[in-house]
Amino acid sequence: MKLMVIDGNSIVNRAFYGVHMLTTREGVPTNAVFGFINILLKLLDEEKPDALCCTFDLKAPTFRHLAYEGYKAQRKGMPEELAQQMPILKEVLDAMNIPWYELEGWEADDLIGTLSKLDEEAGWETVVVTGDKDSLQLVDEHVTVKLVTTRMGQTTTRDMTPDSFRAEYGFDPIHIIDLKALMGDSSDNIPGVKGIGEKTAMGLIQLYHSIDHLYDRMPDICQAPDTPAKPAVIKKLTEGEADARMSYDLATIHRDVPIPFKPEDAQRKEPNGPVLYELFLKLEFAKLIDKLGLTHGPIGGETEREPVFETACESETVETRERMEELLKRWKTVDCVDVLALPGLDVICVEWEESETLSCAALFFSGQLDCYNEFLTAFFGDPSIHKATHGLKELWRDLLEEGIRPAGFLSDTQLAAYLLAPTDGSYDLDKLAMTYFKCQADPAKVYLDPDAFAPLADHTVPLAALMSHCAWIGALREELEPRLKELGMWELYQTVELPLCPVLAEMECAGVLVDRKTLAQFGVMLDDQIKADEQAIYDLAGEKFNINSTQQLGRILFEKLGLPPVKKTKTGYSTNVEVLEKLRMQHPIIELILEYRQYTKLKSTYVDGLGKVIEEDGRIRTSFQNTVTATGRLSSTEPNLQNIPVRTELGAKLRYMFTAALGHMLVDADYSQIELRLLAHVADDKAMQEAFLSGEDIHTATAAQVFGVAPGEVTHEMRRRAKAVNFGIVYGISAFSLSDDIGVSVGEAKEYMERYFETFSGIARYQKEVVEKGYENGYVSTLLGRRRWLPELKSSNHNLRSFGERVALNMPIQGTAADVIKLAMIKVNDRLRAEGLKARLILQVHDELIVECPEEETEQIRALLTYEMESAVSYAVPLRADAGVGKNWGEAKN
DNA sequence: GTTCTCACG
DNA sequence: ACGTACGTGAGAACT
Repeated sequence: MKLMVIDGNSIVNRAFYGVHMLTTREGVPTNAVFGFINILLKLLDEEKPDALCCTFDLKAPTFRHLAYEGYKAQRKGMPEELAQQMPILKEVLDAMNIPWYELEGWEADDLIGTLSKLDEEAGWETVVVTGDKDSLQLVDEHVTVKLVTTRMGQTTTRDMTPDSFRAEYGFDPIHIIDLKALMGDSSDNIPGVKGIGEKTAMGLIQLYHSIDHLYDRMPDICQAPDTPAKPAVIKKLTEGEADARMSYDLATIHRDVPIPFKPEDAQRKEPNGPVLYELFLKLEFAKLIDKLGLTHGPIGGETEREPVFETACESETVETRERMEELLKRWKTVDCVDVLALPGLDVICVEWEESETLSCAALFFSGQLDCYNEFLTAFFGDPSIHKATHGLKELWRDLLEEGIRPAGFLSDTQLAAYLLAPTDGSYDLDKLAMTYFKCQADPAKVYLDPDAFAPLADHTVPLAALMSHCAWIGALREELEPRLKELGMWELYQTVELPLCPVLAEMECAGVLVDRKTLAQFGVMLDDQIKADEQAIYDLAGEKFNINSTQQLGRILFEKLGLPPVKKTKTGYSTNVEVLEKLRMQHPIIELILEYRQYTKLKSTYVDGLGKVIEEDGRIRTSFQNTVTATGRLSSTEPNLQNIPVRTELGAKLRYMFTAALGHMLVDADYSQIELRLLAHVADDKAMQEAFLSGEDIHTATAAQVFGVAPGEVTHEMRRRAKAVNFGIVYGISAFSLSDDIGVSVGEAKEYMERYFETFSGIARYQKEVVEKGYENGYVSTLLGRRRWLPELKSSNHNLRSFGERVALNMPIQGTAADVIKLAMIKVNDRLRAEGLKARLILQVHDELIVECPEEETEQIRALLTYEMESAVSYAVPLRADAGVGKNWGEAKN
């Protein structure tokens, strides 16, 4: 029989620091609890113990430490956000029926020691789980210690048995006490012998095993001809004997704590499902509820269940034109109907509030209504039927593909949820039901799954999900939209995000024409180069290996060829460009690998990747995501058309393969330095504003200011450095990173920054303010009111806090730029429509817009695009957009 | 599914 | 004493 004892404090600590910041909607931190549960589940799965319990420290100083008067209760208290989570964790353990122990005056270690001893006496095996090496002294034939390490949310464990311990330390586990008696342990306030560190202590214990033995043999040691202990060490040992003896006692884990315990007490029991369910709902652990298959109990707890169905609900499938027309008429008179459509538009669910106590749902199936297409047009195209949906852009695109011009959409709960919490990542309706109503809804994938409706017999299940989710849209609309108003994001939502949906849908439908033939030729050329490089690399390496495998490449470069490993990753050697650049001169293979990397990247990601998604009409249709980024930017997926190469000559060739259709041209316009211009405005920095107004190249102008020379005297190097500082400023600079970037010392980088902030004092003032406001408010925002919450600033972890500060510096700038180009897109699209032009917006790359137009519209479009981009907003520094025209993207950009 | 690398702004 | 720029997405290898 096996008992697992978990060192609660140690594991929860690791979870706290290892799992990224996580809070509930109300801001209660939950990351440590979440991490703890995950580690626990993993351990249970691995070890399958018969019994399980957990131990905790109480804060008060313990008997062991009170015996040592030097103890000043100086152990650092745990950070506030962790302390808050302790009672929650204990509640979770209770719900899981896992006993836990804590005892005034005793450390968790002493409890663990005692439990394992009692366990052993009962004839059981014990596995102690801890991240703390102190417990290693408990290791014996019946006690194993599982050492846990956590980083980046990943936990790894290492089993310590008497054998593995001896292999690592060279003495028996029990003598770790003797080791500590000599070397001390600052984290545990054990003084040890003054002047004896880890190395010396290890050597001594490996030789003499115990301090008793060591001091007994002291006279011999002194006289031994080849004594390992130098006279200085002997002196320290002799003078420090009392310290050593006392430290020995301090380091010894007590195994006789007065606690009644039988391993049977901790025998595994099923968790209390309903209680755990309620708890996890409160903590918003949707994944864990899923994983453990939890459901609410027969009697609901405090949590609401499906409040949507508290009103009566009638549903019907619409099969006749008469009923359809009746409903369309009715809907014109209700405030808002909620719509959920399956991708492909074969099933539509519409719900509305018929009266205060009755809500109704109508289902439309393409196969069950003769005039289905008429319905689509009459319903979605009617501006007097006010509609709300979840994921407007997708729906709009589906409708455009059916030839319908949608109208009358007032709300998109997905967009609203995104604006309220742009870092949440995904906004499926079931997840939102959980976060805003603490309700567990069916997973959205049951009806989004392409073959969810395939087997006719199973219709009932996804339909129920579809209808309940449609009802969630209504509930969420009423919950989220007032919040948007309160937080000052209503206008952003109404005038930017919602109107952008049709623009994006149209862009997605338009797609971009790609020259398939040239792309294929390019691929063949790359293949030849790749083959040649491959062979040359194998020759130089003296063997064949997978060059794409960082592991194998690392082995070849740093072990076989003996090159110096510049940097490590957590799993091995780093082999990225920066590292390889540094090794360039040391071996001819490096050059080839860099070349190989470039070729294979272009081949696999672009030639092959794009080739696969060219549609029959020769065009590629990306998907612009408008609910993904933390700053308000768009992103582009399947494929990503926002990262087509441009920086290298070879890669840029790809841009010449994105072409205009026959008789058409591409017009490309990009904002010049939009982020710095916005910064100059937001910070109200007169010097920076002046620099822009002077019309001088901004990096040259800043170089002139910072280095105190005339613009004409700015050297290449000065400009390069000023440019790096300008970039750094936008990202939330640190001297260290700047020095790394431009290759000067940290001190010199610091000097540049100081000079920069002296010159641009407005920016210095603004940066200080924005960080302060971030701390004060818990969020930062763009000029148009878009927000990003910064829970990181509440962290006690320095790195996380610093990250939060950099984000506070960056988001308002990057985000405002994103807002501005979104506005420009809407204006451009409106004008294209209003003026009856055939031109179509086809791509957006953050600060760049690309329009495809008939040749005869080219000049008009160039002017229109430039004008609308430059006048999207009017700030203290004018915005500038440079436009170009060409038969393809490559030409248009030059 | 995570890690590394690299493409873009 | 620590570990650093901000924001993305995709392919390949490995677990």
